Amino acid sequence: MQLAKSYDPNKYEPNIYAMWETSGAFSPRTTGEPYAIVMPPPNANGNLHVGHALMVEVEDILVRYHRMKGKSVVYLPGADHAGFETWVVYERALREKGQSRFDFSREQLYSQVWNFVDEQRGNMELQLRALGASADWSNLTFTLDKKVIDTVYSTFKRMWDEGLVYRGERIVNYSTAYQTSYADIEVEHKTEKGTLWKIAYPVVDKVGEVVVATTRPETLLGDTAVAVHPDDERYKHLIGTSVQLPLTDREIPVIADEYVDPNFGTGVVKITPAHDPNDFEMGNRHDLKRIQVIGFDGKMTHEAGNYAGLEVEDARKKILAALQALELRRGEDTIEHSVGYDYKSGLPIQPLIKDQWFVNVKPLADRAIAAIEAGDITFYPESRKSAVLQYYRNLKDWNISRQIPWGIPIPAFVNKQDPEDWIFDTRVEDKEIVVNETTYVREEDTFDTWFSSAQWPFITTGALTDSDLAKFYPTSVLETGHDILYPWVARMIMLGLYATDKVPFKDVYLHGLVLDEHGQKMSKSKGNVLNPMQILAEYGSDALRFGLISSRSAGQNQAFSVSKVIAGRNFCNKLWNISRFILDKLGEDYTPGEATTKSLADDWIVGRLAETSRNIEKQLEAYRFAEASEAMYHAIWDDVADWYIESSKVENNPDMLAWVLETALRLAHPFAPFVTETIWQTLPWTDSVLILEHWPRAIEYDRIAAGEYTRLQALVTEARYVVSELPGNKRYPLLFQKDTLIEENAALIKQLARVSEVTPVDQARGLRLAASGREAWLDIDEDTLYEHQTNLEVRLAETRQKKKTLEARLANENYIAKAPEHLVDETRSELEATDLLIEQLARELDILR
RNA sequence: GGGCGCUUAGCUCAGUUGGCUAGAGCACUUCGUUUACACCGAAGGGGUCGGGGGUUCGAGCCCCUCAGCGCCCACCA
Repeated sequence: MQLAKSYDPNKYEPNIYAMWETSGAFSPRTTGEPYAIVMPPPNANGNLHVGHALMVEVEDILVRYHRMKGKSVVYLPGADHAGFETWVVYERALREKGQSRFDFSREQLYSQVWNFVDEQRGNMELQLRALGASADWSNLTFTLDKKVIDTVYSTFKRMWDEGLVYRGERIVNYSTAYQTSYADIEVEHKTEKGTLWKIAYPVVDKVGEVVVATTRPETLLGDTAVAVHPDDERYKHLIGTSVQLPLTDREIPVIADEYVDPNFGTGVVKITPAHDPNDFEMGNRHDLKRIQVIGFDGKMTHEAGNYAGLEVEDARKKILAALQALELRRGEDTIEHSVGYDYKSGLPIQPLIKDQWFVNVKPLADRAIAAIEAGDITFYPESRKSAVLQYYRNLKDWNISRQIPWGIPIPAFVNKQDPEDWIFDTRVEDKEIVVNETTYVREEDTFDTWFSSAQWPFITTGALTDSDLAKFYPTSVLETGHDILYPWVARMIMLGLYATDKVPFKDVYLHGLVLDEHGQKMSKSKGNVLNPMQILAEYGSDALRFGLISSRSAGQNQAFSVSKVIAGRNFCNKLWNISRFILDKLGEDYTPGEATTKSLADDWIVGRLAETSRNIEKQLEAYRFAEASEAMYHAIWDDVADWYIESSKVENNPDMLAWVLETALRLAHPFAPFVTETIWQTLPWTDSVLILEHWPRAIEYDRIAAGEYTRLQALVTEARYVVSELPGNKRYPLLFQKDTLIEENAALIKQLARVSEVTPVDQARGLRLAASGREAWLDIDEDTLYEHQTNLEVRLAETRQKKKTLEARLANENYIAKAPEHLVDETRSELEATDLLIEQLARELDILR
């Protein structure tokens, strides 16, 4: 088959992918050690972004490599219903139609969103295919599949029975924009400047006042106490008395609590148990009333009296004005404090009291800590290990209730007569059920998406069932973005250990963010978002893969670089042309014989490729993708193309050429799957598919011969250098004396060094090729030689400088005594070589003078 | 308040337990159409590794310190 002059990825990629898919290559082998990666499921109805592309490329390199190493490999794809994310998009669409979630029942909303997601589904999966993901599509899991829900329910039931989930009234992080609560981790804290207002509360029955300091004066209406430190001499006499709550007719007690910091503000804190987590707890300690003055809609409630119905911000202004009018304001300070924001709407999070389902995380976190400390999981980069341990140690109970319909319903029902009597039941499609003649009403909340995601590895592998995939749990490595270490990875470890008694994965590899070309975070509002599909269309899937993984280390954010993609595109073309050359040489009818080395170049290239293969193995075992791909790139471009192919033009060994081509394709396949498979399919002598082929195997070679070849390379390089420094564009004869290496490889040298001839002489003349240490000269006429004199002088000076450095090092007694022996030896032999070179260069200059 | 990361060539970045002349891609300069490839070949220029100090025979790498940039965690009103 005649290959086109350059590689056109778009022409081949879709067919190649289809061929892999139909060949069954994505299903695990029945033999071999299991190797599994579970793909972090992309949003089912979204498009992939560059971060997904990086994720897939990294995972697919591992998967393809281990598949070629003969393991039984499965790469399990998934699609995420993306509970809250999708809900936000859907609710926006509803609003645009002038509708609201409250116009529909939970069932209606659920099915509407289902249809909404279904319309867009498949897009994301096509994009994963375009990226070359060698995933087992027959085992794709959607996060709302029955098996997911069943497993989540049984985990929840077990946790309920064991007291690890409980229902409780707590202060939760509430998004008034989306009318749902969040987990702690979904709150975005920002440090900002705020005002600390000082407000006087008159003391009842006595003369005087106490001054409280607050950043949220609007919550004053919900105060049910003021608190001071028990040892604070300034206020000791007031403990147990009452103060008049301004703007209301309520009197509230002055209480003492250790929590109060006497040095902050005025040393007096207003206590609003319904709107602050600390106040809530203090309220519990002192049995205080809770008055909710801010509603779930973000407006002041009827408890706020005259201020009812106002937005929080407006209420604040009016209250401050009213206090001013009453002359109760005692100044204000500017302070830096942390404010929690809704990560979706950007509005402040309201701490509000709500009955929710919580996971008691302490026992789960303790097990995770123990497993990680025991080394059951290795983190890449390593620094995330201590970060995640610290996270577990500070973790508080996890609110898993969400007030959105798009998600897995919480399988719980409450006794119609008794709000304390909750039962577990999975009949969530029924609004009411009757058990033992008692009517129970269902919970309307759904699970936090992360509660089910946390169970993903053992759900997708069916680890708790008799699934064929169960042997793949624990999975080999979990690869994902470092931004979801806490919300996802940390929780998978906890629930994995809980449900299966095993860690869910042995390694965690975290990739950094892909930034734009200038190192800025990509965002829609900045308009700097790169679409991976567009890059792929322009340069090819392999080029994108190369661009994404090169010069990238674990956990580090890095700018996306088109120049790296271009390098990848060029590399694919190089590989293509190497193949074109070799296949043309071999001809259509070629059938391979055993590849044996017949020339120095053969021995050398076999050695180089063996070394490269070992190097790539080593790098990939350590998740050093950039180093691995760089080793592959240079072995193929520099060693195979620039040296071996050039050498083969004078020393033809077809079986060796075929072997080198095959080996290059095998080495490159994990990094450039499409182009390598496309070429493999044109090999006339095999019907196999490269994706299922084995990783390169070493063949015999002569190390001494390989070493001789590197000596020839040195001679060739020097000859090229010298000629390039000379004026004009002429070819010179290369002369040599009593040098069998040159004699036996004259044709090769002539080809590589681009000299006009290689001739033995009795009497040397011209310019000595001194650096390579051979008895070789370039036959350059005297006039040209004189022009070259300056070059020689420069080189001589440089070499003398180097000699000085080496001598100084050897003169240092401590160096001789303490440095490893091989280094000292190397320095000595280097000095000898330098001496020789100086002598030779000096002689050359003498001749010219 | 606690923790983490970054600062290396014009740009974007690698650099493993400290070890020979600090690397890559792109960009740049010169030359080149030769049995595949101009998405190419040959040769080359470009870095006091953020500043200062220390440890060491030896530091981009380890320690201290200063400066700048970025991120994460945290209920001080």
